[in-house]
Amino acid sequence: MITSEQVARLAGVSRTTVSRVLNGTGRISEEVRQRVLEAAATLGYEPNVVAQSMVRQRSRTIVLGMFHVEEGLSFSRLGETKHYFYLDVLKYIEAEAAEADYDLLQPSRPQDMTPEGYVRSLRTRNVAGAILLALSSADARIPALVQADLPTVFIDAVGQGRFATYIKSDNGNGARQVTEHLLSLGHRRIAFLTGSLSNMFGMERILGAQQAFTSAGYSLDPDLIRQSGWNTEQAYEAACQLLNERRDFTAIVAGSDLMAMGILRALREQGLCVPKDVSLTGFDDVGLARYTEPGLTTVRQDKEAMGRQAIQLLLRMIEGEEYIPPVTLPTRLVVRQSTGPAPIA
Amino acid sequence: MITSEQVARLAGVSRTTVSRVLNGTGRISEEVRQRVLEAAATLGYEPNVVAQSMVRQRSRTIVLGMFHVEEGLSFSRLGETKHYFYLDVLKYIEAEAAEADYDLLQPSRPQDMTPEGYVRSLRTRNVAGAILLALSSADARIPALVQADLPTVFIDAVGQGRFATYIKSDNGNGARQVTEHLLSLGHRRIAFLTGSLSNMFGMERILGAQQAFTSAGYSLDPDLIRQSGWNTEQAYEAACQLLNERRDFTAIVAGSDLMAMGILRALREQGLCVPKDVSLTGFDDVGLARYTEPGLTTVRQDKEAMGRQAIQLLLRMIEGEEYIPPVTLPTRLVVRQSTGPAPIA
DNA sequence: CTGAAAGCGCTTACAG
DNA sequence: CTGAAAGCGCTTACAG
Repeated sequence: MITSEQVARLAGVSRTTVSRVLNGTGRISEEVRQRVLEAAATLGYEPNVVAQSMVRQRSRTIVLGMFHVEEGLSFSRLGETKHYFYLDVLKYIEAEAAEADYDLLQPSRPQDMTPEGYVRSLRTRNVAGAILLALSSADARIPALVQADLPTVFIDAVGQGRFATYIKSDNGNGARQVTEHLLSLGHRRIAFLTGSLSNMFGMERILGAQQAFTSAGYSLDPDLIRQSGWNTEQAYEAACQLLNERRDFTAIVAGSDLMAMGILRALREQGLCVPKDVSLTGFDDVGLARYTEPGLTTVRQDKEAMGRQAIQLLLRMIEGEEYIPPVTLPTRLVVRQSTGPAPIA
Repeated sequence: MITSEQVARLAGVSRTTVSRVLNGTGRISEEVRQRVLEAAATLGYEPNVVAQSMVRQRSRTIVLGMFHVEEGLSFSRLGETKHYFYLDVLKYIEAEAAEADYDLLQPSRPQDMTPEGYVRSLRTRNVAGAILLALSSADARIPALVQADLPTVFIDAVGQGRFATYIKSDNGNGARQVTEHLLSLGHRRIAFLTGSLSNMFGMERILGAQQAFTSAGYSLDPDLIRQSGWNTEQAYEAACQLLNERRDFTAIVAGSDLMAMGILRALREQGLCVPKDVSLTGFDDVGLARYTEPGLTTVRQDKEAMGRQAIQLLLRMIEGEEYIPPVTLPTRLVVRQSTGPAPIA
């Protein structure tokens, strides 16, 4: 490995000068500057990132924390289709981090690690900040990170403090939009299959739907609200069960597009036609939503804004800004073919 | 931040001893060992990973290189459904790396970076090794990494050397299986919509199909082989175009499940019924394959083996093993409802 | 069994 | 404008 020592020797200057030239700090005579740059280029020198991290007590690294790991071994069982939406968000996180010249790190996390241990382990890695994706509200890392002075941005989880903020879609409004759409089509008995109510977005969506009902002067049958988990398979099973129990609803609002795909299959298996017999809606507007048969009416989340702004918020905190307010992104109703007029009773 | 200095002071020993106790190196009297452990626990001490990386000249970090970044800004346009398969693989990479106590790193990569610069940038990060996912055969990082003495495992790309090997599915055999399945159902004119032939797996699959044809005494019409890109949308468009040009085929072999979903839509829009009019097959067996209507006949890739063994191969190289031969994973034909007897001409 | 000292490759006061 | 020296937090010969 080429070191600054070698560059210094070739250029006939001190390591101090090499460092200054490469970092653009301090005044350097143009002639020396050129000599150093030339020497560095000749040797193919690149500063050792680890050494920089050591001396600066901070690296250009952002931790990416996800749902994956926390679930232990259970994830090897299911298709984990629930993560498809976040794959898109992740893409923009990566792009934005790359443009800001930050590495992304997924730290290994021993099973027995406490929330405090988690924060500590990030400290020992000298990371600049962390992005946490879609944690359950019960995740103990949230309060630990909010307490710590490590800049943190939560996506789809609430955590706010001096060095912590969050970004999410306007889930309540999205659910309201889609529910109003169904109400306007004449649907009154609508089933809600959500992944869970322990994620922020799960709860918000139900509340938004409820609000639409209330505003319209109707009420929502609590027995038509079901929590199944966010996977396609789980939604499929929950829909089968619901259909076995009762059939007095004319529409189903799924917690996500991927869940809707499982529900669609359950409806088909029961000989029910979408949207003639039952209308169906999704949430997210993943790329596949238009490829279902029929195309899925859904609520579009702005994945690009979510990913990019998460990084931008984090960078502002890294640069010292405190108490940044949370960001809520607007959603948009996308009407396709899976919703239609309620069948006449 | 708590340092080993503070632990040493509290335990009344030297930093050397603290280091030895925590790393389990050298002989230590039981009494001292206990004192150190206790002091470390009291202070909540955790060794600074960066300092360790600095002095050991190697960190417990594995680089994860993907297709994403190399594509510049183009990816913001499309749904990038093509990556869904690798999301599953990634999950197992993460799990296996976590179990081996390695961090995963996605380094930021400036646009203008040369392949040598890429390898150099990994060096300056003191990473232990790298996993590269599904690169195009033309990716210049492949030869650069094969040359370098940095342990590297390629997934779905060929790169082999002293410190480089690869793992992939038996794509040729998978394509052969699915083609034979169609031939046995009486199909003779089969269209092949592949993402591209510049990835190893794209080419292998076509060759496998060709082999099935030849073994059965038939031949494959080259004009029925189309390259569209791996996204659902691209496959949809290619299928539309193909259907406009000719309709003399009775089956379509898609390059992936996600491509098949786009093709399915194109067929439906033309009023063609699957499998009555046209049989359709996918590749990968992603979780969603069973949720299409009809369920998709496909070739299952062992995503868990792919992800886990990639890490295991890498760890062997990190531990010094050289010239590890590549691994080919068996595939399995999964017959669902999207394939049926060829219609009588 | 234990510790003082050197060193990993940088950056940054401090001095000139 | 430039450099010698200290220091970031560890580990590891070396010596005892």
